[in-house]
Amino acid sequence: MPDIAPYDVPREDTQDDIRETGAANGRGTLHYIILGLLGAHPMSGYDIKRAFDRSLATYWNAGNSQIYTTLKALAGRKLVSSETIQQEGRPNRRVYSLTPEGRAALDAWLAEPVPSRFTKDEFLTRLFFCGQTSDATALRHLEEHEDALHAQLADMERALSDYGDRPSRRPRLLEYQMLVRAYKQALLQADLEVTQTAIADLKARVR
Amino acid sequence: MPDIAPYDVPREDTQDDIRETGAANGRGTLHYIILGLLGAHPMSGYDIKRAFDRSLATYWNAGNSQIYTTLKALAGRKLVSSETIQQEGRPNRRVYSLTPEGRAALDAWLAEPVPSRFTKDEFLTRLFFCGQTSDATALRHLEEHEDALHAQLADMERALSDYGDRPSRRPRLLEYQMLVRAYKQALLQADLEVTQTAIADLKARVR
DNA sequence: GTTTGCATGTAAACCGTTACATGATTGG
DNA sequence: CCAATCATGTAACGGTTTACATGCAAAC
Repeated sequence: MPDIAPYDVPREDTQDDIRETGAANGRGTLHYIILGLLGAHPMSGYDIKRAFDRSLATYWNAGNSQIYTTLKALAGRKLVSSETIQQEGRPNRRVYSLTPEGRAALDAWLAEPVPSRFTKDEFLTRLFFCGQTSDATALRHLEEHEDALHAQLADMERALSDYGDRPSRRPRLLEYQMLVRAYKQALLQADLEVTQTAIADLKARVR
Repeated sequence: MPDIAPYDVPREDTQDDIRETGAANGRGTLHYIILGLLGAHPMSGYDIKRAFDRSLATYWNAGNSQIYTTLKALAGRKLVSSETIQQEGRPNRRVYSLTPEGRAALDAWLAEPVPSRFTKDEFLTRLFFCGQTSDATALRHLEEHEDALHAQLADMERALSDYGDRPSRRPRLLEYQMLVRAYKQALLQADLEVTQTAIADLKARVR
């Protein structure tokens, strides 16, 4: 059996009984993403949502409901602190900052290896079963996928010029964001090529 | 804002008030995967788990707990029926088959477009924040990713020869499974190349 | 005067994951 | 004798997603 998905399987005892104190025990990616965002500078829940939509949405996203509850949970664990900022003519902001403990938790997360769980792919899953429908339907799925990829690539292009190289203190932060963006763009491009090949093959086979 | 993740956003009223009778209303991919597997031939929960581990695990997976409860739910909705098969010297099997309603639900699912939700990518998410740690740490993440990709590619190679071209009635079923496999393999290959480029770039930059 | 932007949340449903539970048979 | 294979489940927890709720100000 492939070593990808250790579901249900009674895990053969791993030799890390070292068990961290409670911060870096495994799940809770969103917690760390928020710590990571606050690691750049203090932010409100609203700012965090904007950060998701502007720059993170391609890799991960979260709704307001999740963001606000997670911020409270983090505050409860003293990983972040907050202060209310009075405003005039618009709602007050509750601005969160990393505490030293929060910074430590973030550092630990950044250092630890990425857990390799399999990735869900709805498109390939659908295609997997297309032997039970017509080739025309399968072709439609492929073409819709192609369209979606074009749209995503266009979106990336736009985001790159919008947001591209503004000057910035802490340039390392930007650098890695750009690296990830370039990485994702290359993956989308490759996906597009594979899709187009598959479309051509299917068309040839059908004819 | 990108049109990827319609979280929380009060959805601008879509013009499909046609609302299916209850079968194809949106979520529940696992339900349809199971219908899809049963569409090939009747199977027990155990068989389904094996099908996941053998051929689907790269795109989707599920634990026994989820499989058995989902089978019951599908039976409750009359999309599948079951009969118990007595066996000697080993536990009895409860074998499920698609009902006509189940087939219809499956057909509807196969025809409908794949909902485009964003995909979570734990690796890129981690990398996104690596500006807050050392280049050495980022490099380690990239190299671990490279290793994981090598392992997955090797796994695919193995599965291809194991399972490669056995003869089969219903060859279309196999054909699409092979298409998906080839597709995934090409994506992994592309990912590998992008990773290796990124590693080389980082090393050059650091030196 | 309607939409967008700012700003913060609660409740409930749904899905995924881990852990637990049982028990016979076959092969090394 | 131990591990793996066959076979079916339950319970609990945690994370994700949808829907609901409110309200002021500025811009079109």
